[in-house]
Amino acid sequence: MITIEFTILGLLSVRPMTGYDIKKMITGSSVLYWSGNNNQVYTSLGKLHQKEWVTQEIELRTTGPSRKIYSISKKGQEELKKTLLSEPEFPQLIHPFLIQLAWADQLDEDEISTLLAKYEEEMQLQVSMLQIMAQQNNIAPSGKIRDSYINPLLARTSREAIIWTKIQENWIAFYQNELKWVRELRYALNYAQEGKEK
Amino acid sequence: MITIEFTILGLLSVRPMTGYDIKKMITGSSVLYWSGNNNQVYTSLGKLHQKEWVTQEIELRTTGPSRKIYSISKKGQEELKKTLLSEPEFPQLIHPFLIQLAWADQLDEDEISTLLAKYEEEMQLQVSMLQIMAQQNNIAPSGKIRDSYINPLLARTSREAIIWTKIQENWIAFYQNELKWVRELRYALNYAQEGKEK
DNA sequence: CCCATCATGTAAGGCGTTACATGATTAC
DNA sequence: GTAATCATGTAACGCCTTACATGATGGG
Repeated sequence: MITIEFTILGLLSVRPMTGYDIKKMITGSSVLYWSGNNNQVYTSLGKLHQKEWVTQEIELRTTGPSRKIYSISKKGQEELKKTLLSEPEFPQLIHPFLIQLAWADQLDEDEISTLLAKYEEEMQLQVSMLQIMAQQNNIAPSGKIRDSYINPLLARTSREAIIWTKIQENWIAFYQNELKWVRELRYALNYAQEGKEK
Repeated sequence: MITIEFTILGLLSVRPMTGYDIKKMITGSSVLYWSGNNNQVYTSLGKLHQKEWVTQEIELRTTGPSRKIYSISKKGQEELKKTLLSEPEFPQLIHPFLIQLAWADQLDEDEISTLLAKYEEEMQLQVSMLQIMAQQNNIAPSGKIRDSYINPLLARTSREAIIWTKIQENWIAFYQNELKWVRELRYALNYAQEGKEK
């Protein structure tokens, strides 16, 4: 099962990190669908440390609070691989808007139209944002490569680059699909209404 | 916000039902993404009853346990409409397989291929199942119309039929999209491997 | 005769979220 | 100077899930 512990282990398999780094990675990624709140990240790291799947190196700094840098252990590597080979889980789509729409026939044309317009706008925005990020190939304005996980530019092998690119594409395709769908729905409803008016 | 209480209210707006009926509807629908477990359904109905958004009619039966038939009240109708007009929420995709893939470069070609094949198979199955259900227009083998919610054949207006059809289509399109994506990924990985071998 | 379905409810626990708590540094 | 970022942790709470608990009916 893909848990947050597995996710942390995966992140640490790329490079050692602090809890704070991991938290940022999770918060900044929509694929890593947890909130990245402190409680979960720090307690998970504690559990991983107890199980000796990660090692901890405390960096005492004169400046600022001391940092705990976590690395994946050999045991952790084995566990990671075990999970990598486990049966694929299937996506779970939480789509409240569909539930809202299910009883929207109680609303009038304008009210439904407004709802759908808002939804279309937001999906369009998501597509645009994700496309821009993908086109820039995750290069931040400064020219510095952004250190989000699954940045194809940071991939260690060409195969990893293919996979990471496809993961990004999956996300884009999802929103494009939603956009197409809401446009079709708006068209179908408009067409039905015009038919009535004539 | 689209809560399970709203969902129950919506279901009751179509026709009065028992807790058991509602439970079945939720369990049987992937759009209604809760598990439909007793605890949530019966306690939610209790809360809705306390708030007087639903009314309860106890049917004492000589045969079997007594049933509580819930109906939506006027107050409930108002609350339902209020939520129908609230800002659309955006879909949240829980996609553990993408996380699993993110570090799959540690596996060899065959291992990744097996994983992807399993995923493709399952997505294909989902698409087929949903398409058959949609083609049969939710008519059960007996010829009886299946009483799943959002069955377009049970829609009360033509507009509701359009909406319900589109909700089903959204779900199908999602899985078709996943299927297309995993096939592209498999192709890309095979192509890359062949390039290496030459 | 046994299993599935009808029908209602409660208990325990896990996972994840927001909010609380602290404190230094850096950038504007 | 003040807001954001770095950095770590705890507390309280809510939602949702599995499992427990009971008991009748009907079909194979």
